Amino acid sequence: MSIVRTRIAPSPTGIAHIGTAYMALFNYAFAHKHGGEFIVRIEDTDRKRFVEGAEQVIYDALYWLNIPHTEGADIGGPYSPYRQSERLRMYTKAAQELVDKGHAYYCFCDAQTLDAMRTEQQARKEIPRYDRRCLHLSAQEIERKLANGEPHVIRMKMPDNEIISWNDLIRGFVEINTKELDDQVLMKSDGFPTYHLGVVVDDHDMKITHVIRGEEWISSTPKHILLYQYFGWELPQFAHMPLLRNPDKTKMSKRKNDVSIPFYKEKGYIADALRNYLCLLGWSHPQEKDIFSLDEFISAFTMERMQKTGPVFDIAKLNWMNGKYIREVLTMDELMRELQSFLPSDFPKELLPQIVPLVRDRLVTLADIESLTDFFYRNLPLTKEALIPKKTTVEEAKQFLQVAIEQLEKFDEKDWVATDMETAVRNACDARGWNRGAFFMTLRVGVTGKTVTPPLFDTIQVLGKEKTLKRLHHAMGILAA
RNA sequence: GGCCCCAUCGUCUAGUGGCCUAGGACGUCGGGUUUUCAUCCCGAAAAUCGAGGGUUCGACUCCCUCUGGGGUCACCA
Repeated sequence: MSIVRTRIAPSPTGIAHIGTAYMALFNYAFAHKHGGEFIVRIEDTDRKRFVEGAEQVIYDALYWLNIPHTEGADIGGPYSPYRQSERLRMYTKAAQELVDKGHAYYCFCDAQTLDAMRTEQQARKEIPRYDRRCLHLSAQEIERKLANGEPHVIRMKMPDNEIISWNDLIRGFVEINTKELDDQVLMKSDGFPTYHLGVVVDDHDMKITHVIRGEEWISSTPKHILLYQYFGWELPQFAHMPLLRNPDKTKMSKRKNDVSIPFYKEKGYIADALRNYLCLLGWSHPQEKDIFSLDEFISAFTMERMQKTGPVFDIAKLNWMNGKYIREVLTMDELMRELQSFLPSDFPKELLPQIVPLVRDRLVTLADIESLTDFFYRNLPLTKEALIPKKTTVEEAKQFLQVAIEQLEKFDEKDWVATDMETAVRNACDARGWNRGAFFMTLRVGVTGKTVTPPLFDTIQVLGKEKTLKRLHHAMGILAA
């Protein structure tokens, strides 16, 4: 039994797509489950869509998500190169072999010719398909055209009526008749292979044992199987994963969803939370757990538990998952480390260990840190109305502040402890028979400038005596104005 | 449209012929804790298991048809 080897084969056409991460995650898990290798191959054969730097964005995204590969275009490996643009010779050789064996043929039709042909076919309500006009070119004619340097592609000669089947690890038995298939272009006129040739040649060369990819590839799998047969190569196992969906159930797309992995990183999602969430799409833990580590995923993972239906990517559940990771999975140290890149420049870093515990349960994303803590280091604008809760008069509000100030002033810096101050202030409030809600709200707004804050006295403790009293006096001034 | 894939609460899912008067999670709603918000705790609503036929003593589970959704039909992957 050979070593399990899986791969993802992204195209560097722009963003690092969440769907790529999804495929990577399951390929990675399957490989590691079986003690195998997970590799990243770059399929950059479409020079029109090639985007400079896109490749690195993909690696960065995968490393961020902690889905590392052991072989790839960035780190090399025993089957280098891992970039298709650097493997052109192999495709040329393979295509030539197919031509020699009669499984492929030269085609000199240009784009206009093919367009016209398709238009006609559609007008006749036929399925658009190459009509094989170049298949019947004589050997001499082909030779002459090639000698003339005429642009050409190499097409696969599909069998007319052959049933191709395979046992999909996720779908089970699947069969497709070759009569449904077109004479697929294998080599483009620019000398680059199409996906179909490239993927088969490379997966074979790189000894890929399990092709785990999106459902969108099901209908072209017969082409690949045929190619393996023509080359006389051993077939890999195929597993076609469900496709991530938009809320309207269509294939997850940029238009209807945030599909860029860096987007989630920048928005303050925890890599492991996103990973954990992705695990739950199309797969479920045998014990119905929601929260589990990557390692646990690997050991619990089996293809049998894969769902065939495309799951909708639900940001609401991701948000819950992220909050869950922030408050329960990450240690305080880990959280503070994750928070670093989300702290505004005026954030007092030395206070981080005191501030974070106060807002931990309130963070949904790491980026929430600023809006949740700004009053610690910024004097927020105060209005008179904000200081006066419902059913409270200006005079009462003033008294609230006056009493709070009196109480707090009794505490020295060294006795500036939340619980003690709270007791004293609350007692003062109760002694006067005031409504606690109103009283504390005025106090809260006076101290922070906000109606929603962490526990008031913990906040006051972190703020310190000087700042707290200064703000309360300022609030007093506003009420007096 | 042809072909292919799929079909359990709004969403993610459990369920592999009887344990299901269908379980969990998110979200929603209500309640509790609380000086705010959040957390936490408790509870509720929420799927006649897409529909109709079979098979079976018995179907969410097996088969067929229909319907619905998705994918794919490029010198893009």
